[in-house]
Amino acid sequence: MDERAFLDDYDPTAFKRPSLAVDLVLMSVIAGAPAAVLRRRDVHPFRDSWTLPGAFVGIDESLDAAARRVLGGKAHLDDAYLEQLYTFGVVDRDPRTRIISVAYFSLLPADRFAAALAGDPALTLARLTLGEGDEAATAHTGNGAALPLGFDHGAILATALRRLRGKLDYSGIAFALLPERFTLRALQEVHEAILGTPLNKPAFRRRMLDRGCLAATGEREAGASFRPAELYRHLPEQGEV
Amino acid sequence: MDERAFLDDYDPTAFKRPSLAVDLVLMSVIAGAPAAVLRRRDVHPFRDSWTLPGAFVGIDESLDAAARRVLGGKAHLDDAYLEQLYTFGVVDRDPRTRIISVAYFSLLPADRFAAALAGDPALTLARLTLGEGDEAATAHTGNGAALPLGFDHGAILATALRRLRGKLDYSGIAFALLPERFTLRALQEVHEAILGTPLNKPAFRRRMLDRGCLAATGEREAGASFRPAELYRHLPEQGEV
DNA sequence: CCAAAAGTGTTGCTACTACACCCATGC
DNA sequence: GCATGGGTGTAGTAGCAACACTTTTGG
Repeated sequence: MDERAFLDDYDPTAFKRPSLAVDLVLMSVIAGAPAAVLRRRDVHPFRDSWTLPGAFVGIDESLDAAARRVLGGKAHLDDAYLEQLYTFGVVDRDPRTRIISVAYFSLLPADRFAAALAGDPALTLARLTLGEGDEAATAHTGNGAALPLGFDHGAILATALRRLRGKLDYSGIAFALLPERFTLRALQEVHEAILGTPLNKPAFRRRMLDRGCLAATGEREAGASFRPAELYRHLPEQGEV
Repeated sequence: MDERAFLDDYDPTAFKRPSLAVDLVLMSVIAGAPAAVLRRRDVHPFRDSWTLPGAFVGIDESLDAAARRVLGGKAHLDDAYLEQLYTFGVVDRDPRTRIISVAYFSLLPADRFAAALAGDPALTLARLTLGEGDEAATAHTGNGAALPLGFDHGAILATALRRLRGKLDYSGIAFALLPERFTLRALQEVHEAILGTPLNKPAFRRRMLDRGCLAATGEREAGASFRPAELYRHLPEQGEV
């Protein structure tokens, strides 16, 4: 009865089905700390708490497409890095009804969605913190005020932060948080913000350059008060996604 | 309209909802190769193809509980390693109706479910192969005959194999494929089967012992024709899951 | 004693870190 | 020229891979 064969005898209308949603963790790095886009709820439950942008999955829409739709709703962010994160399916995670949520996470440089945020006062880019063994992340405004999180979205944010940290040094994921041309210092600041620790400058430079995934452009940083740094590009190269 | 706020205005009965299932990749290592439990379908579609064990998610059942239920249906395997793998949600992945599947993957020593397999002729433990850039894994019997895979289960198996390989050397996942006490040679054979490459014996020994996650038991392997090897136990230790 | 496998010593390589230093630019 | 940050040289260290070697057991 429990097996896949069971699916064939199953009448799809016979039993109650859970609802299926996608939630989007749209992350960035701002002021040396990881951050994510949150929306302030104006209705119960969790009224005045902050939650991830999300949507129900259409009957003729793939999960990836639903996540892109949520992302696209924010602005013209079609080229953003996007990957599936985890599926949250505890029974009482939503007090209204049974909703399973497939969480996606997306990365963009902070300036790419500044306009979208400014256009909607219910949206904010919240700083995130996550302790070593913590179940859930916490969110704060730029001046340190705590932002209460609704549903299990603190746990979703924790999963996203851990994934980001875990993939940081083998996956080129950091480049999704930078403009097309960037200095090595900017790249190092992104790494430091995500890991939460300072890194040794020369060691970091060498490690990155020896990897072979960077190309010098010959151009220089503009507007520097002192010696301008060289701008690099990211080379996707061998078998990367 | 696309946002989380939308969820509140949403009438759960107004639109068609996808069905939600879990599929289980129950993996093991047998005869030096990775393997997974498959079931032969006796109905259309994909009649006589092989698919992963699965079940629909109950309305009052968490995803993890549904996966445990599928696992438990096989035998008394309640203590098996189990983790969520990925959620597959392409629109036409099932030709009958829209079904989203949350895939789980589980690990057990092969001898632990020999009895369960023998009790059901539609179940088999299939050898798996997966090329470097392949979209899908392929399944074979012990004597090399190909087993056709139904639905997108080849892609699910590919994801499971890659996850297994990726987590192998930092996560103690290999110990879930061994009995409680095991020799270093047995551990090495598990690693070699998963990676598909031979490993240097002394290097492997040292690497494992230096990690500090093994404890010598003082006991010796029984029934060896030559010098019996020492039996080790796995120490879960610092912050492992 | 011999075959076979367990287990160890030694070497060298590679990746990475740390520290010190030199270089280039704007004021 | 001098402050500031960009960029480089030179070790030293940890982890790991390869090879040769010794040890232990059953027959």
